[in-house]
Amino acid sequence: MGKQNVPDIVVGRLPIYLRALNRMLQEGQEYTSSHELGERLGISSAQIRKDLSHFGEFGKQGTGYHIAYLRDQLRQILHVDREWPMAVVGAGDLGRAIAHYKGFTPRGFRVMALFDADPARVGERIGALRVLAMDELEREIKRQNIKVAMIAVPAEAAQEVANQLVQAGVRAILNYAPITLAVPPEVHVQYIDPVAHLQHMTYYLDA
Amino acid sequence: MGKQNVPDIVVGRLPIYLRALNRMLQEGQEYTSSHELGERLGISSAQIRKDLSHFGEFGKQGTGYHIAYLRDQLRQILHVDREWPMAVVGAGDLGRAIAHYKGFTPRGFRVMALFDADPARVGERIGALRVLAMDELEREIKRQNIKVAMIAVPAEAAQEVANQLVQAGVRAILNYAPITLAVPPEVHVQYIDPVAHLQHMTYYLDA
DNA sequence: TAGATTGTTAATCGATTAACAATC
DNA sequence: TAGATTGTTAATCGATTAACAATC
Repeated sequence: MGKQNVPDIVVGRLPIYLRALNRMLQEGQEYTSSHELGERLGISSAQIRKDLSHFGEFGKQGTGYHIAYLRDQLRQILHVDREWPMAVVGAGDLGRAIAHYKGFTPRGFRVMALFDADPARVGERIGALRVLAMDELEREIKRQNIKVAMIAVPAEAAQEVANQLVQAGVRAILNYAPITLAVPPEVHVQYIDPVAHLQHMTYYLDA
Repeated sequence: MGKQNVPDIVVGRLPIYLRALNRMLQEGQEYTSSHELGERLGISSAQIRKDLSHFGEFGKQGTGYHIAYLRDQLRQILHVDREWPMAVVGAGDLGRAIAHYKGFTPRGFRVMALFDADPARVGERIGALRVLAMDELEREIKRQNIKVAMIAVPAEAAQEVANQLVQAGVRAILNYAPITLAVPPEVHVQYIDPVAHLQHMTYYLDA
């Protein structure tokens, strides 16, 4: 098996599986099946088995999957069997919420640097971090060898921030600004636009 | 034409198109083409034309699309040619950031109610809103005829909150808690899990 | 053993792309 | 008119599902 040529859409489902497995573990469960997992996630059992088969054989006929084992395998596959230091750009309401969020560390990430363009915010303490100025971004990101960043600035500023992050060596960007970013092909970008999700749903609501 | 049987994946791209068109308008542009739009979004021009063709004919051969016109059409199609009142459950860091966010109203939404289970938070003023208790949820949502809600509570509480929202008549839920919700088929749910996006990207980063 | 469930193959289904006549 | 670009059809591509032998 191995990882070559796994469809991106399959990779995107692995974190969902991982999330569900962790939850099952919390609930004290030891084994699960593709059927049960699928039921829980609204995904067909065939799809789950097919997805996992890209990476190896993790189950046993008759008994299904040992949850803790499969969880560990998925962590390795997704490279979250470690802790990725992250940078956050933008110390407004969203940036603050991100900096305070307790949910990153249990899942492989930790905010290690926080930047803002507003001099009034620079130096401010947010959680365990101090807000740094934008002209410290490249040095600090290189110093900590940060490869993952989140953008939480207004849409107008996002592209320029992305440029600086890429320049500093960041390879994965989670962008909260409602704008599509242009980045070199070796840099990964994912988008979070709550309003886009809302609009997707209102399409189906009665006019 | 018409809206019957449009693939959900197509509907999901319309907000992205709408977002880009608004941006182009802001930049003072009057016309665009499927080619230009696709370039900007990293989508093929054929796909954009095909997507739009599900809903009607909005362009002109030779000149492309009048941006303001197409924007208005997409707004109508997505039902965001109005303002949807929204409820937010959870007044922690994330709920606060949501309540403060200025980006909803220009795109068809407005937070009109904010709830929290913690008595210490009830009554607190956040932006223009006052935090309400959970036992006021159903009455308030019905009173304001709210159909759209966002969940910003810990994973453990999310399913129960979803149940209450559904009970109150909510038809669309944007869930920030990292857990898959079980809801009746007539209720729409979208998920925002930043960590899942991050894990999706670290898969591609060097081990 | 009998029952359950995997991993995988083949069939189906659906989405994307290429190509082009129509036409502004 | 010549050039550009649409909307649509047909071809291609890829993802999902059904089915089942293998086996715990």
